[in-house]
Amino acid sequence: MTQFGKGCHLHLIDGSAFIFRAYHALPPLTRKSDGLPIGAVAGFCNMLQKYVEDSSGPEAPTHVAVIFDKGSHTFRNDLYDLYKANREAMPEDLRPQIPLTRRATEAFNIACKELEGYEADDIIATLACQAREAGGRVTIISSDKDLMQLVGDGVEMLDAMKNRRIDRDGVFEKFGVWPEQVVDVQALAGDSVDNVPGAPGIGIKTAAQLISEYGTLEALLDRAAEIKQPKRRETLIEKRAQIEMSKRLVQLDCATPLDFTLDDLEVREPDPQRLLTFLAEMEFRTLSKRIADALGTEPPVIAEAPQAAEGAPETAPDLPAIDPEGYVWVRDAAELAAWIAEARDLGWVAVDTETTGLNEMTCDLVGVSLCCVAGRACYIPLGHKLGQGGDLFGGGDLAEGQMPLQQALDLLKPLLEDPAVLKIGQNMKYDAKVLARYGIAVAPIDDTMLISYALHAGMHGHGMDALSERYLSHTPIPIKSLLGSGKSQITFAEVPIAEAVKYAAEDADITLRLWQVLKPRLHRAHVTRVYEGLERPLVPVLAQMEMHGVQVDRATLSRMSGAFAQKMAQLEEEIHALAGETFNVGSPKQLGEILFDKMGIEGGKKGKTGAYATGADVLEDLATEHELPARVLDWRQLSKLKSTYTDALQEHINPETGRVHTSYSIAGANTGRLASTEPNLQNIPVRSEEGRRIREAFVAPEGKLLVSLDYSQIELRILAHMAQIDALKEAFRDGQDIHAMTASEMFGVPMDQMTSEVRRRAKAINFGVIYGISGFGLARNLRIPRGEAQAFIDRYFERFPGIKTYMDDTIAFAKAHDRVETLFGRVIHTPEINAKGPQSGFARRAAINAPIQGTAADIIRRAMIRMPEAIRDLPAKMLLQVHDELLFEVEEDAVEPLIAAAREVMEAAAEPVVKLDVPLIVDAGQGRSWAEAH
DNA sequence: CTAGAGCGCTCG
DNA sequence: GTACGAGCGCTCTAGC
Repeated sequence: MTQFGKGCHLHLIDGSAFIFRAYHALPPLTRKSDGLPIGAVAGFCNMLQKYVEDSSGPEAPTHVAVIFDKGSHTFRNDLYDLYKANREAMPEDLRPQIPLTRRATEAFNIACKELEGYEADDIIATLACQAREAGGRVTIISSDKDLMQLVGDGVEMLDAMKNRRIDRDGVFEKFGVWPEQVVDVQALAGDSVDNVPGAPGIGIKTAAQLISEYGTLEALLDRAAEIKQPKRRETLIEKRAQIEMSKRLVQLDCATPLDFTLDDLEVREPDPQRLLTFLAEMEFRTLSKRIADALGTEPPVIAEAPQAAEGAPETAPDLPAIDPEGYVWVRDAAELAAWIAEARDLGWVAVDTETTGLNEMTCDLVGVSLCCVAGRACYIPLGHKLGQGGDLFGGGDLAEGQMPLQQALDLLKPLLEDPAVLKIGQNMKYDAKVLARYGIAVAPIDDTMLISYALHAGMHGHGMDALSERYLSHTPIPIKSLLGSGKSQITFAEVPIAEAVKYAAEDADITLRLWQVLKPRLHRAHVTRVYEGLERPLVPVLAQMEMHGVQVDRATLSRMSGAFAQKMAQLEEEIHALAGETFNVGSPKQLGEILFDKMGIEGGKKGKTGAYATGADVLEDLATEHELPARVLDWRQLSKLKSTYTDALQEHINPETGRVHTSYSIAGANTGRLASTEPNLQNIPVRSEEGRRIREAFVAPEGKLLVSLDYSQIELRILAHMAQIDALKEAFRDGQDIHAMTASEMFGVPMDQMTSEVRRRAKAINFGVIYGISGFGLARNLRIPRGEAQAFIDRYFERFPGIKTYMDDTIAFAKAHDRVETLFGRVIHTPEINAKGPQSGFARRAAINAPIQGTAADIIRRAMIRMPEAIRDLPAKMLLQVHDELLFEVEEDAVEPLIAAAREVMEAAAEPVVKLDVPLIVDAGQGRSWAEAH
C-alpha cells in the first residue's frame, strides 16, 4: 500500500448527483420479476461503468471514493431551520433505490463513504483539503457549483456528462470570480433550491461584480455605505446578518470528523464474481453482458422471470420463516437507537403500535414494534403494567424491561417524521392518529391495507390476517390468545411483555413482508396512480377530520330519547291490545306469528329461515286493511331513532373533547366509497321529518356555523358522461330538471304539463339504471306489475340507446377481465361475474353500478385531498363526508369565502385527469345545526 | 355466557 | 330469486 502523497491522484465522485442524474435520465424501469423500481440504479451502474472505463490510462486515479449524503438534518439546519425547506420530497419510486446505489458502489469495489449529519459536499471538501495538503492531485466528479469553491492548488472538477474539466480559469469563466471568492458570491446571491436567503435583489451577476470590485464579502459589507445605488446599499446594511449566515450555509466544512483516511480509498480491482452477482440480482441483462466482456468473463445467466398471473396466490420468495421466538425485546435507548439507525440506513421501516383499545381517540399507547428486514423485528414496550404477583418479567423489575415512554418517543419522533424514511404500516391511519396524540406526525407512509385495496378491491378482504394467510401462507398469532374475550378480556397493557414481543413484532414483520410482496404489484396492475393519488393521500386528511370530530349536543338527544320512549310505550300498549296478548314488538319472529298465525291475515310469506317476512314493505301493504301493522310501523320508526341515534350516539360523545369522532374506513367499500363507523355518521336520518330532527343535535360551537356542500345528481351526471347520452348531457348542461326531462322524453308529456306521479316513475327508472335495472326490481320499487315495469325499461332503452350499450359493454368487459374500472383507473374486481346461478345476477348489477358509484367516490376523494390546501387560510375545518356531501365547521364571518373555495375545489375535482362532458354542480347550505345546513 | 347469523332500518 | 353501496341495533340460536 502506498501512503497518499505526492504523485497520488484522488477521484471524489458526488454520489447523490449521480443518482439524481441517473433517475431523471432514464424512464421508470422496473425489475421484471417483482416490479421493484430500478431505473436509477441502472443509470447509476451505467455511469459508474463508464467512469471506470474512462479513468484508465495515464490520468488514472490512485485513490477513489463515491460520497453520499446521509441524514436529512445537518449543522446547516441548526444555523437556519429553513435550510433546504423548499426542496421537493424524494420521488416515491426513487427512495427504495438509494440503498441499492450504495450496494452497487460496493459491488464495483469502490469505496463508498457517508457521514450522518453531513452533506456529501462537506466530506468531499474535507478529503480534497487533506489530499491537497498531502501534495496529491484531486478531481471532483460533479457539476455542482457549490463544489467550485474547492478548485485550485491541484484540485479540479470534472463534469462527467460533458467530459469537461474545470480549473481555476474555468471557475472564473463561470462565475467571474476566483474559486476562493465563490462562497462570497453565493452568500450574496443566495440559492432558491437550497433556500439560502442571500441578499434580496442581488443575483449571481451583481454579486460577482461586487465581490470582484471589493475583493471579499467582509470588505464589501464593511464598506457598504460607499455603494451608490440606494436600494442595494440599504439591503447590504440591513441584511448583513442574513448575508453572513448565508455564507456559513454555503461554506463547505473542511474538517468533518471522518473515521477513515485517504489511504483507505486506494483504487481496488473489481471482483468480477461479486459485481456480476449484483447485476444479475438487479436483472440488468445488457449491462451484465457489457461488463462481463470488459472483465473478460462470461455474463451471468438471468432467468426470464415469468410474469406471475395477477391475483394468483404468490408467496414471498426466499424469505426466512416467520419465527416469533426470534424477535427482539428492546429495553433501553441504546438498543432502540440501533434499530432507528438501521431504518435510516435502509430508508424504510415497518411500524406497528399496540394500544389499550381499538378507539384511537381514547386508547393509550402500550408499545411500538419495528421491522426493517424480513425476519428481524423488535418490540419496544412502553406502557405495560405489572400483573398480579409482579411476575411479568420472570421476576424482573418493570423499569429494567421497559424504557421510559418519553425517552422512546424522543428517539422515535425524528425517525417517524423523517421525510427520507418511509414508514410502512397496516392501516396506518390508526397508528398515525395514536401517535399524533403523543406529538408525532408520522410521514411519509405506505399502507399495506391500502395497497391491497388498490390492487384487489372486490376480490378479498384487506385485513392483516387475511393478507398474511394469502400472501405469506402464515397464520398470525391471534390477538385473542393474548387478551382473551368476553368480560374477562384484558388490555394489551396487561399482557406479559415476553408474549407481547412475539405478537407485536410479528405484526411488523408481516407488514414488511406484505409490503415487499404487494408494493411491486401496483405497477404491474397499473394502479400506482390510484394508490398514490386516491388512497394514500387520504390518510392524513381523514385522520385530521376524525380527530377534529363534530359537536353533538347531548341534551338535545337526551330530550328526544325521553319523548320517543313515552310514545313507544303508548304504542306498545295499543299493539298488545290489538294483538290480544303481550309480546316483544321488536321481535320480527313473534310479530309474524301474531299477524299470520294468530290473527290469520292472508299472504304471509316465509323466508329461508322459516320465519315470516315482516319488513316495512310487507307491513305497509297490510296497513291499508289492519290497524296493528300500522302501529308497528310507527313503533319501529321510533325504536330505530331511539336506539341507533338518540341513545347510541350519546355513548360516542368523547368526554375529553365533547365531540363525536367517527372513523372512516378507506378500504371498506368495494367501489371506492368510504364507510363511516363507530359511529356511522353517514346514515343520520334525513328523509323523514321526525328523523331529520336528529340533525338538530349536530351543531357548531358558539361563533361558528356548519356549512354543507353536496354534489347535485353526481351519479346521473357520470352516467350521462360514461354512457354518452346526448339528451342527458344537454339537460345537465342546461340545468334542467333531469327526472322531469326523462319523463317527458319517455312518456311524451310536455315539461309544463308534468305531473309528480309521472316524474316519480322516471326518477325511479333513472336510479334503477344506476343500480343495474331489472324489471322485477323496478316493479317492486314502484309497486306496479312486472310487465308494466319491463315496458318502461324497454321504452327507456329505446329513447336512450346509449344506456343499453353502456350496460352491455360493461358486462362484456367484466366477463372478459373479471373486473371493471372507474374513469380514474380504480379497479373493482367482479369474481362472480362468470358464475352460474343467481349470484351472477348480483355480480352483473354490481358491475354496472361500480364504475358509476366508484367514479363519484373518486371525485369526492380528489376534492377532499385538495381541500386542506384550498382552505388553509380560512378559519374552517372539514368535518364529515357523506358520499356526495362535505360538512364544514366555519367561523361565522368566513362562511362565504369557505363556500367559494370549497365549491371551486369540488366542482373542478375531476380535472385535469378526466374532462367530463357535463358540469359538476355543488349546492351549499349553512346554519347552526346540520338540520339547517343540509 | 358468548359469538354470529338474520332481520330490519338508516343513509347516498 | 333480484334493484347498487354501506353500518348497526336487536333478537334468537348454536355451541362452549
